[in-house]
Amino acid sequence: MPKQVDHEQRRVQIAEALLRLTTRAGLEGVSLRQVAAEAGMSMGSVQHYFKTKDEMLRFALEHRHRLRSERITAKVLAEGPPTPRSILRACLVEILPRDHDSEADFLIGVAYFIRAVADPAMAKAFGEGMPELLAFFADQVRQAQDAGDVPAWADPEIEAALLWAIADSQGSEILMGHRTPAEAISTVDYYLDRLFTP
Amino acid sequence: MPKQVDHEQRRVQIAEALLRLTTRAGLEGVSLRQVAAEAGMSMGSVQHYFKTKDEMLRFALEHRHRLRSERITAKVLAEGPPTPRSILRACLVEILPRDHDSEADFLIGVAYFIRAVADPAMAKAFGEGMPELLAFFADQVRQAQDAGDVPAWADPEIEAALLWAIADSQGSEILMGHRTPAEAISTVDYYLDRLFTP
DNA sequence: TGTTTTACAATGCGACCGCATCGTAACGGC
DNA sequence: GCCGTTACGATGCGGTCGCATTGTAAAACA
Repeated sequence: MPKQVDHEQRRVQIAEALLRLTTRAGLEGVSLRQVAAEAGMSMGSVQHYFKTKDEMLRFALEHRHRLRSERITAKVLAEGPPTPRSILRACLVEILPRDHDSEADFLIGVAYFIRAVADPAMAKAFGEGMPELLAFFADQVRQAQDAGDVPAWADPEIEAALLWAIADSQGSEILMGHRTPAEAISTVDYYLDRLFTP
Repeated sequence: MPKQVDHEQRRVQIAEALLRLTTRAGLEGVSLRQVAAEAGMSMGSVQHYFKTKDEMLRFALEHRHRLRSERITAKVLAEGPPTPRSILRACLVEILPRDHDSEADFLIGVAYFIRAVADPAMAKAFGEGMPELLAFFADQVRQAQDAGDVPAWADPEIEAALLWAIADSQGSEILMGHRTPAEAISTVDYYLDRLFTP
């Protein structure tokens, strides 16, 4: 059987086992042995596909980023005729932990954030997608301005940061049990109402 | 020498050693042995004052909360004649990691947040101060409304959540190196400018 | 067919972990 | 002066960690 193994598929399989475990105890609380068990293989096998734990962590991070991007773009495209406002709302809501899956995804983001704080290499990998997302948000705001739906005095870059801030922080509050998803979404809408005033 | 030892002082001493270490590797990366070494005492001594690691963590969390509250109220009171706006701004700026100390404090908050996500008991202790802070923010907004500085249509509770969101999220962005403290503060001012329009 | 490479399993190593235990020295109360 | 309690240091235990090493079977290649 050896030799015809699809390395990428195996790595993805391991990465998803890791991500599943991460939602329970964070990155530091996950061991190679646990990942191997969760993925249904031996520890030697995991070692075969990832030389170090750190390499595995980085691969899983990239994998998650891919999944997340796909999910968000799919959500946006599914929203019928997309307007800047509906696009932004879809993105923000998608980020919030509304159900088990999105909560898991949010937790993974938190776990990697923690890791990134202490590990500069991880910080680089973790922060890579961020400017891109903010630029996308800013662009949507700009388009809305051109259409006259957002006041001209709004600063698209700062607005993008504020929009992200709301989703990010409200997500944490939901995790802490201080807010319900519905409350968080209405907070998002509250802000969008204010931003989108001609 | 025994018997006349000030237990509370010893516990604070240990807690501060723990907090110092926490800024480097997070809560999970800190061991009893390290804490003892950092506090300049033996591990047995630490065990004497805290039966379990978890108890130590919880005490340190409360200690930090006390320090933080004192620091913020001191800052607010030092601001000459306090207006709701200046109070809110002082609070938000105080939360942001602007220098080494405030960065350390922010990191400690993050570390406890992580812990709280996985540990319900810690979540309770961690989240205790939150509603209180939000209520304080909301009250400031309400006062500004009464004075005619904030539009009547603003919702104080949601505004409080938004203000916290900005500080929280911008703080993370600073840690990740995506924003400078100055940029984050100008984002805060941008939002306050918008909120405080008669 | 013989050789090399790949895929995986098993085991071991040294380090570290939280926690329990034990010994001991210094005080306060009788 | 004795005794009980308190403060603390030292050591050890069982467990887990990441990682390295070794063994073995199966396919690819010659």
